[in-house]
Amino acid sequence: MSKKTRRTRQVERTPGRPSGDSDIRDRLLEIALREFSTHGFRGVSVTTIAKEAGATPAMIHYYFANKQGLYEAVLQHALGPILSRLEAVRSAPPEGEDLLPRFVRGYMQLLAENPAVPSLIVRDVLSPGGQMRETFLNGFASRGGSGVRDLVKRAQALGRLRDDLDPDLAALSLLSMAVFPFVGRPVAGQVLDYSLAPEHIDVLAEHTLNLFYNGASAS
Amino acid sequence: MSKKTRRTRQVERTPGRPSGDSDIRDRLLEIALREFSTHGFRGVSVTTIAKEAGATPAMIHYYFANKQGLYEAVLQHALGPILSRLEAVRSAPPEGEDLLPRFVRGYMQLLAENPAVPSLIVRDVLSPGGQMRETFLNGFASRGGSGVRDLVKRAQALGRLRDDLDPDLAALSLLSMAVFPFVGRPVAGQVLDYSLAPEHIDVLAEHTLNLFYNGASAS
DNA sequence: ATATTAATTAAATAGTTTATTAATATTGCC
DNA sequence: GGCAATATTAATAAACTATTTAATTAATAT
Repeated sequence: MSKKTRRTRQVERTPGRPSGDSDIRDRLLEIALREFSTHGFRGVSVTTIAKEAGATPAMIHYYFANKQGLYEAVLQHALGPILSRLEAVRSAPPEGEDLLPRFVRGYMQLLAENPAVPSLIVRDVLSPGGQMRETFLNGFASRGGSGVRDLVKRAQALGRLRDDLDPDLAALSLLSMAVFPFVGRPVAGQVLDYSLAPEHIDVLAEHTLNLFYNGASAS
Repeated sequence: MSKKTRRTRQVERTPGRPSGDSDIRDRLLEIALREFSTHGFRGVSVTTIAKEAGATPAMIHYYFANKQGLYEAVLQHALGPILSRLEAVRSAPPEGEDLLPRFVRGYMQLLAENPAVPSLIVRDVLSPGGQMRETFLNGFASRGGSGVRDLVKRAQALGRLRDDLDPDLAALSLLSMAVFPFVGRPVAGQVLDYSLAPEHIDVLAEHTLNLFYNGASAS
């Protein structure tokens, strides 16, 4: 009933520099990632983010100049490591090997370890007017998406995959199975029982590869 | 450079009841579906919707009382027919038949014919605070999602599907392949070549079923 | 010690946007 | 001709929101 009901961190700090080291900057980044990923850029106010992080809006301008600056910092903070690790997965030893399994495992592992990122991507890439749409498409999707199609073609050339499959459609299906469990979790997780915890993600990855290669038919 | 640059319909109507029949109500519903599905409820203003539909904000209150009323009307208008048709698909003759193919074909056909619906769902179900989250989960996902799992179990009992597959995971994979091409189109469609036009959707549906049942392995 | 720099809050500002309502005008119908 | 239906224009007003300024305290360097 009192006024201070919705407060998450009720530190009641007074003005002035606090003693000891501060982790407000990091907390702001974490909270902002969470909020932006669920409500989108326009859907969250700096006031909300600050309050949630146990700080004041002025801190956001102190550390990031403005809201846009905060957003860009969040992107870099969240996507940077992922992109470089993804690149490492792709530039693997290419000796006549079907690279799809390696790709799927690495990809799903990455998504599992960074649960807010899929939502952030959905928010900002799937909706027109999303900030990082081009950035994303250039630096990520082109490597992830057409990358998968190239890997499919290659596996076909190696005689590992059926030749009658359309590479685009096969890549689409594989990508769907790898990505949708994450972005669709709020709805799918409600009616289907599966875990996306990083320590269990190999179960899903192996299932996916098994299904993709062998199919579900009996006999 | 002039003020009236972004106008879509430049009818320049004058006040007063226009001659002939009016389709403004329908146009408002269509535009609102499009806008809500791409920007979410909070992301669109009634002014925008009205302008886009060639009308004024006051008309929205005339027909729907307020913004929330418009939203609910949109939901009913867009989802109602889908839900009933989906129910019809599910209550099909159950004579010892594997119903999965029928389900997948009907499901993808429905999504293809109503392109705004997947986005609307993504917007309002995937993000916390989405209006129709519970409504949707109760009336739709429970039938669609766990429905698929039940169909998988049944197909296993009939000896059509491998017994070693986890029904939840198999259902998840199938659902992923059926849904993701639609919701992920803005990103996937950029790098992979596939059509979601209703008249081509059977290509994708047959591919999906083929892959699901037979797998992608050569030999 | 003292001055300067860093980190923080409180409070004000100012700007935009937004949903909604009131008043008014034109057409259709009995 | 008059009431009901369908529009527009314009006003309201309320809520928010991003950002800035000033004040306050702690840390650090001199």
